[in-house]
Amino acid sequence: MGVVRKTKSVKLLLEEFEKSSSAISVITLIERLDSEMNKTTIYRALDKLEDDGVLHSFLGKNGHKWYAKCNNCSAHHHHDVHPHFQCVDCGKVDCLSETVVIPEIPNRKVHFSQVLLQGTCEQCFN
Amino acid sequence: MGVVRKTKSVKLLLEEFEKSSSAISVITLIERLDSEMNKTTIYRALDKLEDDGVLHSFLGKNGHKWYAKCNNCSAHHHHDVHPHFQCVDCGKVDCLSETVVIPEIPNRKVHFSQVLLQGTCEQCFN
DNA sequence: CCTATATTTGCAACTAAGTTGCGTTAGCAA
DNA sequence: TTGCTAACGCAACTTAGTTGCAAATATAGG
Ligand SMILES: [Zn+2]
Ligand SMILES: [Zn+2]
Ligand SMILES: [Zn+2]
Ligand SMILES: [Zn+2]
Repeated sequence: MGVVRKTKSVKLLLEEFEKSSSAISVITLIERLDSEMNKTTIYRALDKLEDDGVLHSFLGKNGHKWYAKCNNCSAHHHHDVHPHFQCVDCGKVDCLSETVVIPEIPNRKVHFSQVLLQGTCEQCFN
Repeated sequence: MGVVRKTKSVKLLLEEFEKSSSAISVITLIERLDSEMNKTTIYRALDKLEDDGVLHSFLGKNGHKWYAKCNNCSAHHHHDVHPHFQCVDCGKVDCLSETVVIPEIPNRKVHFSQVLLQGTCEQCFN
């Protein structure tokens, strides 16, 4: 169904994603926007923004949910499948443009793939 | 520190993994062994078995923890990194022997990769 | 601008995976 | 058999995410 109203909550959430291109965890959004809106609102708005192809979600290293801006997705068709990189040092997560090739798996049909890389980012390299 | 005693709990857990080669979620283990042992015991024993290189763990599609037998791992050195396949139909999860090649990522050092494939397994294909 | 209506929100209560602290039990080696 | 210590059970806790409902608000139509 997606977002049908441009509410204050939706605007504030999208502003957060405009500030930087990195992904943001739901936990972080709840912390940052604590005084602006309820966590239930955050969960529901993110859900709808994903439906609309504005954001996409994935799970970070603890199984917690993260969101990031989509590049070329439309509603109900997230064709922007790419790996994500989480820095084990600073915790930052980014979408990668590199392609990970999934081999053919005998006797199985692969519909989705989810690749999370963990390591050290440029800032934390020293 | 790993397992140092062969307790009844450890034996019962390992029996579950001998029954089939598929991975088992912690949730399933807690259900199955409910009358045999406490869930805290299950969490702690699995943790130690992973330390010892007997089992390895990963996160399924909901971010819930799964365990499977290791093939060639030793304590503190899980070199058996491979993709996992979860059937979206029956929920079963298997370790795959296929190799997923992770490309070089500029400005980042990848230490660990985690690949979860979702799709339809052989049994659910019809 | 005003009103009707459906969407969105806040709140409080809930669910469920995983963790912690502590007193008791039980492997195992001497 | 005994003693030490790892492992266990239990209950209470933590926390990410969900649900139901009444109140608020965006938006279209008049
Ligand atoms: Zn970093
Ligand atoms: Zn992404
Ligand atoms: Zn299946
Ligand atoms: Zn595996």
